[in-house]
Amino acid sequence: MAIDHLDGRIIVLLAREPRIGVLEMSRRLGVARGTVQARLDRLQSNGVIRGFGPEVDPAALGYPVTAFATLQIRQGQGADVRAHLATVPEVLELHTTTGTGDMMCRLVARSNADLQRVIDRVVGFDGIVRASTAIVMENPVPLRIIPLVEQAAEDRERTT
Amino acid sequence: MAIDHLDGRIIVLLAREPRIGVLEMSRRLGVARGTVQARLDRLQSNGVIRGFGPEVDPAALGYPVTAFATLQIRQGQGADVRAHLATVPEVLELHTTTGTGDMMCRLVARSNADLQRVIDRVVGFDGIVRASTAIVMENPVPLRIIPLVEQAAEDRERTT
DNA sequence: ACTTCACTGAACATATTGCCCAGCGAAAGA
DNA sequence: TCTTTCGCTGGGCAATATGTTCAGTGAAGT
Repeated sequence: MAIDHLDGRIIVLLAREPRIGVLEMSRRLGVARGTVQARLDRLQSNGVIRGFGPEVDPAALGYPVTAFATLQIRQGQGADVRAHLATVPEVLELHTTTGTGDMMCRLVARSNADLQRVIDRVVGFDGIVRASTAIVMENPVPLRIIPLVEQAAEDRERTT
Repeated sequence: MAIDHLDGRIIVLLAREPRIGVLEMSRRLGVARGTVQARLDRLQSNGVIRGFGPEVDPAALGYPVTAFATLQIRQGQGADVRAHLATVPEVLELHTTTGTGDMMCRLVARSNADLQRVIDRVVGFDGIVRASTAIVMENPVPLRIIPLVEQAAEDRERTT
């Protein structure tokens, strides 16, 4: 569960140069290839590294508009709403949350006008009482994990 | 910019079996290796595929709590707040938005108690007027791209 | 002192990569 | 209609990486 410094360096290296390969990593890190292999296998079976899926940019696919929608759900309709939202391709992720709304989802659309279509489709479902949408203008910090990995690796060092 | 059906199949295949390699892909897709190579190169230089970074699970790193925070910023302090938040490892992403708040960020923490520390650190900065936080309970739809890719590929087919 | 475990460094056969090429067919332009 | 361009095919080549196994070593824990 906890990762040590070498694990951290492996993840960071992998994040910076994803196509790098085990052999080259072992050279860069100054450890034996088998060690990197073993660490990687462990990180993957631990679930720390979920996979190496391609990171696709929705904007480059023609969906440059991103928005976050907060949804209020009619009591007991949660499961149905989930199933409904899972069928909408423009819903990139969905969370159930505490707080003012009951659910929060990330949407993309082809344009601001198209966002209306997407929202209509999202909220055009019986269990959804109300939706409030925030359109993303800028993304100063894109989804990142490296700082957290470094933090986790350092915490581990101090603990050991 | 627009992707065709073969591009879509390449991305989906890559998303399902990330470690697959060009040769095996060409076999699965029934096209020549050079074609897959060329398509992949094009998708990457187009920016459709940003990279193949490892997907790290914060929970497995010891950060099982996720939250979304909506921030209200003092006029003209946007840049400073951005820089501040970029230094906090637990801030996984940050967006500026329209709507009730001015910014929206995704946070992780080691526990609900630890979330308080993270939030204190996030809002402990002059330019931030107010923060409202929604803790994530479930994640019925984890960040996904395949449905959108398929949608984009189909749209392209119909256009052609 | 003994056992366990992770890491090293090496070996091997096999598979994949990056690169080249000539040929082909369809679409686009003259 | 003719010609050029472009993407795809299918093949070959050397270089490299992979998966796997092995024995040896040192450190940590019992």
